[in-house]
Amino acid sequence: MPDFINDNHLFHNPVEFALSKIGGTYKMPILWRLKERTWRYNELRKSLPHASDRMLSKSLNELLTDGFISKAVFAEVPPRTEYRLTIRGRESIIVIDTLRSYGLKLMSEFDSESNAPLR
Amino acid sequence: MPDFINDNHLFHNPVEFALSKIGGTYKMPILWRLKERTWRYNELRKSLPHASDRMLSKSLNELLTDGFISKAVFAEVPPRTEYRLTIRGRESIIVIDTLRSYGLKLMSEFDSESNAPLR
DNA sequence: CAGTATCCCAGGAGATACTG
DNA sequence: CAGTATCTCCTGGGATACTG
Repeated sequence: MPDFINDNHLFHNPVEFALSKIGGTYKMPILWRLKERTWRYNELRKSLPHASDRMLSKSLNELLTDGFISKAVFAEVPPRTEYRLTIRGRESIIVIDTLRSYGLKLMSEFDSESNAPLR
Repeated sequence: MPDFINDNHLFHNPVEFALSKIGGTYKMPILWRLKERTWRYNELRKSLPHASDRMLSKSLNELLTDGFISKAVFAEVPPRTEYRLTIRGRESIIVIDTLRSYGLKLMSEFDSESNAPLR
């Protein structure tokens, strides 16, 4: 597996590259929410209460730059912005779904381990 | 999706939990290598030249603690240690494979984008 | 409403040295 | 051979304030 350079950064395997694009705390949660319909900025913010404006904005901008989502700005008062998945974003959903299901399985496993009978 | 507490740490979604267990720079590369057979410590080290002893050892210990791999120590001279996947580790391979294939796809996409014709 | 700008901190990861 | 112990560094992310 040869190394890979993108955007001036060096990656040693495909997983590392994939997670550089859709990893981090908020990108998959955002993509996952956009699965079915467009979302407005404040909707995302309310749905992701742990994300500060800074992190939400940063994550959205990177997903935009990398072509996973697109954004439509409507010149209304008050302003309205809608985010939606691009084709590339839609292609990421199956991967997120796999990780999500696996996470749920691990959660139930680790849950029963920690709740194991005391003897 | 309710929050989840494990090992005194708070997680907000299943993906976050899954990546807390098999994420980071070296865990998936290690699990992936153990897919077919047992590996010795120095084999892993040579195969992962970017991982320092500290990081390799730390990653292996966490994977051991979390039940993804097991270790057999042979009382020989020189000492021999063999790491192998547990059932839980084997179950992670399909997820890693998904992420890996997706990473390869993204790599080829971003590669052709950066090599796009100049007009 | 939909963001950006600053400042700050913790922890993941690197480098190096040492050991049963 | 198979690790652990220290020390340091960097960057992902948090908190807060401000704006078209």
